[in-house]
Amino acid sequence: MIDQPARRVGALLDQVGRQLRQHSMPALDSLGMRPRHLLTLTVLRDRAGSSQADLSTLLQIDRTNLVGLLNELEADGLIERRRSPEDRRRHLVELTRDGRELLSKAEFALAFVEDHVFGALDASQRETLYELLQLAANGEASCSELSSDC
Amino acid sequence: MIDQPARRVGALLDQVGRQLRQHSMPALDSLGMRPRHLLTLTVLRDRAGSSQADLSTLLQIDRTNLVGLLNELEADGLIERRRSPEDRRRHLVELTRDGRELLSKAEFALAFVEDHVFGALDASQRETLYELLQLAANGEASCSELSSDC
DNA sequence: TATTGTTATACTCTATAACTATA
DNA sequence: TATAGTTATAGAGTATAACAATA
Repeated sequence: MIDQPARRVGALLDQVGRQLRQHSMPALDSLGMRPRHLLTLTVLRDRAGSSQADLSTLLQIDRTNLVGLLNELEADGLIERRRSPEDRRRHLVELTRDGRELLSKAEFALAFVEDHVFGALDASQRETLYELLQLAANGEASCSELSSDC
Repeated sequence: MIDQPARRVGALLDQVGRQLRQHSMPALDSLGMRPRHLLTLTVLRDRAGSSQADLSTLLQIDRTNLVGLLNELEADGLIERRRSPEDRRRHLVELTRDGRELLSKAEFALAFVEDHVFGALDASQRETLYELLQLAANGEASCSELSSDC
């Protein structure tokens, strides 16, 4: 054996992510959303009141591109921006009621897509996958934001 | 409790995938690669001799965009295209020796990136994550290619 | 007629630099 | 001076239509 190839999770993550996005498109289109809209609403539900800078690192979307994205969501009445009283430079972003409702609709529709893409996994395997990804996501998020011990 | 939100794996997969890609950029740049190059080489190692149409569905890259991507890889001597004797419409694609070597280098460099992004997971958890993603990827791949019972 | 690879092209996503306002 | 948000713009990624060669 010449080479023990590294088990690169990245390549697999890429592949599955692409399949997921591909199959999600029709459902999202019918709701007038693109993938980044959905991702943003999803993260905002857990992290309501984040500043745009916080969102930028959470979503891994450049703050300069985030502006236009939030403009679209705000124009559709899905989110709200308000100035922070403590630091008037900041915009605190929150989901509106309409935003929550649309997010629910999207998740309902996408449940079927995930059932298809993750058809080879049983319920407990999917649960495990979810928990492992959450671990990774939270571990990273806590790095870039407040703490600097990474 | 009004709403039991679906545990959407997709959003997490998106987030972690973005973080991974973000942190991988510098390492890939120094090797003159972009993410899609790496993905393509990685998949080609397992599926040598795939046609471009096969690759298109495996990579979830439109066949029309795949052309230019393969042109770049071929110009760099990383892959080879040859006509299939059985069906002269097809190009069978394979890694060259240089392609394998560059892939190894990239994987070595990216191992450190993955160590960072998946720092919150121990060795056995990463192994589990890898296996679950592989299950999902292979389950989907076997759908779109040969069998049609999905 | 259908499929494989290809080109051209428009559209979306992403990254860089410079500006305004607050701190 | 540094940071949050914004604008403008160039580059990379993606999707659609049309074509030549082969089946």
